[in-house]
Amino acid sequence: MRIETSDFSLPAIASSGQVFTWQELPSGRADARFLIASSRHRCIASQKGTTLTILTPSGSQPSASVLAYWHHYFALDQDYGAILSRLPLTQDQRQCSAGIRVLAQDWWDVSVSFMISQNSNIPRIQHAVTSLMESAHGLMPRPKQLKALLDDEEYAQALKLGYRLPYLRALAKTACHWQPRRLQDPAMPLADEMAELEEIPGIGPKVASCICLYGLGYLEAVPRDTWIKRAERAYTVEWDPVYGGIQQQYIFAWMRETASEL
DNA sequence: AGGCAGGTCGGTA
DNA sequence: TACCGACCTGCC
Repeated sequence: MRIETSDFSLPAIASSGQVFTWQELPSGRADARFLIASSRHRCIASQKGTTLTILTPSGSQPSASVLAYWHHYFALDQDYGAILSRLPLTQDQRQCSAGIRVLAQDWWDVSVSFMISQNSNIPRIQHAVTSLMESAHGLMPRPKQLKALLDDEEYAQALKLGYRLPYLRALAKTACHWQPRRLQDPAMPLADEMAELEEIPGIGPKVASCICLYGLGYLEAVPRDTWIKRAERAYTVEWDPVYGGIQQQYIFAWMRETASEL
């Protein structure tokens, strides 16, 4: 199925650091193709110009309901033209982050990915997430499944999670009988959701805000990593009360691009 | 060889 | 409340 897009770039999103469940597929031409996993769904997405193509993993046409899932996932139900014009961004910042959208990811996928991400680096995070997904048919193992996998000491050690391993075990155990409040109550305030997430060992303010922004649809949540903290020290940043998280994604891309100048 | 990488925790002032 | 060092691991 082909979809006409604007303010949308698959490669830009892939390298934006918000998602670790994409796998780039070899492609003869310039248009990159990705095998994408989210919750229990997978698809193949490719883009040529402004045209986005979504297929099932086997290359067939997706059904209407499956398509609706990915439409929301890719944030195509958001008016980025309007959001972009609302955010206070410089020309430079717009350019560096052109086509980046904040995906509507699965909260569990995000929780596992960013629990692993703490004090680590992107290649290493990517490796660990990929390893986990290879153990579950290309999907992020669900809580019970992850718990079982990590109970295998040999398997767990091979992931090289270091001191994050007990955190991930605790998370899997907790998530067997718990989920974020917003899934039941869309009106749940961000601060309350954050506070509850931060009770889980290994989840601090940074990881909690990533879960809220990327996995729970709180577009006002602003994850503060080293890059954003650097930006806040060097400049005065006013975070948008509604779309601060999207703004953060743009500032993040711009900071990484221009880091050598600071 | 020491420092750092998309943090968090527990201990101090 | 705010700051500090330790922490698994891999790579420069």
